[in-house]
Amino acid sequence: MHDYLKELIQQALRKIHPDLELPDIIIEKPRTPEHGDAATNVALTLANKLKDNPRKIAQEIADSMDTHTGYLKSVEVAGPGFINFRFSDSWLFTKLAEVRQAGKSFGKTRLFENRNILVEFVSANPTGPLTVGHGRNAVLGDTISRVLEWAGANVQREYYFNNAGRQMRILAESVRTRYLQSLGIKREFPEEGYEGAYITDIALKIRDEHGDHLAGDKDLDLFRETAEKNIFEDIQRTLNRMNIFMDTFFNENLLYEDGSINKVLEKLRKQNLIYEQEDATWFRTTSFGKEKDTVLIKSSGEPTYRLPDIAYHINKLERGFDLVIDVFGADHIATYPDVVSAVEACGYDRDKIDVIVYQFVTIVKDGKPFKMSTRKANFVTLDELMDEAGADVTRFFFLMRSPGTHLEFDIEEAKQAGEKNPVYYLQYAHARIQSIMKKVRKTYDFETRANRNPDFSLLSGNAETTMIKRILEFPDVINQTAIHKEPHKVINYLNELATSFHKFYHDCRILGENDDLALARTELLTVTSTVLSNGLKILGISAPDKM
RNA sequence: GCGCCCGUAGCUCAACCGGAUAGAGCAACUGCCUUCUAAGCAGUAGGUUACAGGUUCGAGUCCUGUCGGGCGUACCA
Repeated sequence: MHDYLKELIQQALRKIHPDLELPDIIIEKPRTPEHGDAATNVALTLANKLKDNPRKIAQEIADSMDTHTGYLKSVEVAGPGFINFRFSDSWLFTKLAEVRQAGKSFGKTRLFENRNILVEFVSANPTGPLTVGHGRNAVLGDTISRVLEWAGANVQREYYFNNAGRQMRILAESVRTRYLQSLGIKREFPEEGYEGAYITDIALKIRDEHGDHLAGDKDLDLFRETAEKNIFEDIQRTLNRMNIFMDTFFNENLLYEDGSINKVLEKLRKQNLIYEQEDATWFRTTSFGKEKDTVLIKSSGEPTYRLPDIAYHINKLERGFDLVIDVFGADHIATYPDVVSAVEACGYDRDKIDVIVYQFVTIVKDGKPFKMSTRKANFVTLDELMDEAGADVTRFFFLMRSPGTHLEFDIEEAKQAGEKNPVYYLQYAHARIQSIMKKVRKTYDFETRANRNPDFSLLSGNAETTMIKRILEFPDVINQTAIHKEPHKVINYLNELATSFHKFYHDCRILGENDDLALARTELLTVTSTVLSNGLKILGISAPDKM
C-alpha cells in the first residue's frame, strides 16, 4: 500500500510540477488513528524548495491524486500540511483474501532474498556454563537470524571460540587441582582458579576414568581437553534448550594453522600500519583517529585477541558472505572499530560488517542488583533460570527491550507465571483462538464447502477492520525488524495484534452467528492465529493451543 | 582525565531513525463472567521527555555544555 501511495503522489507531483526533481516520499503510519491509516509529509519537505505554503502544496497534491481504484476511502490535508490517507474497506477485504491465500508463509518477505549472511554470536569461551549474562547475546543473535531468514536471507549461525589462551590454562589447572584433591592429595587451589562446582564434577569424571594414574602427570592437556569437551556439551545443551542451534563452531586456532594471522600482519605491514617497539608489535590505530596505538603481538610473542579477531573477520568475508553480523556486549564497543579499520586496510569492504551492540543486563534478585563472575562461581546459569521460568519466558525477557537500552532482568518477575508476565498475553491470544476453532469445527460444517470463498465484506465492524489492518502490517514489521535488527519490534507488534484480537473477542462472536458471518470470522481468526504463531516462531517462543 | 552507550509516568520500557495531542505493561482506583478461555475487556489517575542553550516550518529524537548511571580506557579475553 505504501508503495502504491508513493506512486500516486509521484504522479500527482509530475502533473503539478513537471520540472521538479522528485523528492524521497516517506509514508508513515500516524500515531493517532484520527490521522488516518497512512500519512505523508512531502508537502512539508517541499515547502522550502517551492517557497510556498505547505498546506497549499498538500492540497494541490491531494487534488491531483488519481484515486479511481477505490483503494482509498479518503485523502485529507491536515495539521501543518500532512496528507492523511484512509484505506477503503474493500481494499482491506481484498488484501485479507490474499493473506488467506498465502497461508502459513504469510510474513515472509524478499528484502534479503538470496543474500548470504553470517551471524556470529554467543562465542563464549568454554570456561564454564552459560550464565544469564550470556543470555541476551544468545537470544538476540538467534532471533536476529530468524528475522533475517523470514526476510529471505540464507543465514549461518556461528560460534567463535578460543581454547588455547591463559583462561583455558587456568581452567585446566583448576580441574587438576580438584582431581588431586579428590585423590586425597593436599593441594592449594590456584589463586585465580575457577571455583564452580562443575569443575569438581569434571575432575571426578577424570578420576573415575583414569584412577590415580594422572597424579604425577605434569601435562595439563588431558585436563584441558576433558574440561573443554564437557563444558562445550553443556553449553550446547543449554542453547538447544533455548531453541538455539548453531550451524558452525569456529576455532580460533584455525587462523594460526592456515596462516591467516601472518597474512594479516603482512598486509598491514605493507600499508605501513605496523611497527615494532620494545619487542612488541603495534598497530597504528592512531591513524584511524584513536588516541593510542594498540598492541597486536605482546613482547612475549603471544598475540592479543585483536589480531585473530581481524583475521577471523577477513576469513568470514573470504567465505563469500554478503553480510557478516557480530553480536557484542557493550564491553566490546571500543575494540571493534580497530577490527573494522584493519579489515578495510587489508582491502575488504567494511560495509559488509554489521555490529550489533547491546547494553548489559542487570540481574535483579530479591529486589537488588546482582553482580556475577564466572570465575568466582557467583552466577545464575541459564539452565537454572530456565528450570524456574521456562525457555519461553527466558527468551521473551531478553527480547522485549531494545538492544540499546540497559535491560533489567528481574528473576522473581520472570518466574511468576501469573498475569504480570507479558509473554502470556501473546500466548493466551493464540490459545484462545485455537479453543474457539475447536468449537467452531464441531458446530459448523465448513470443510464440505472448502471451495467457497468467505465473504469478507461482512467484516466491516470496527474491531474487525482494525484487526485486518494490524494483520496487513506484519510483512512490514518483519522488514523493519530485519533492517534495524531490533527484535523487540516484533514483540511490540504482536502485542498490538493480540490487543486487537482480544477486543474482537469481546465485541464479536462466532458461535451462534449465521453461516456466512461465522465463516468470514473464522477465516479472520485463522489468519490472526497464523500471524501470532509466525511471530512467536520468529521469537523462538512456543504458540500453545491450550493454556 | 579521555572515549562510547544510556537518562521518557511511582517501577520496567515504547515511540516506525526529524513529524501532528509522547504511548504500553506493572503498581493504584472504578466497572464487566448463567453465552466461543476473566492469563481478558472498558474506564480513571499519573509527564516541563535529567537540566540549560542552539539548529528549523517542527526536537524525546540532531548540535554544544552541565549533572547522574553503565562500559571501556592493559603487552587481560
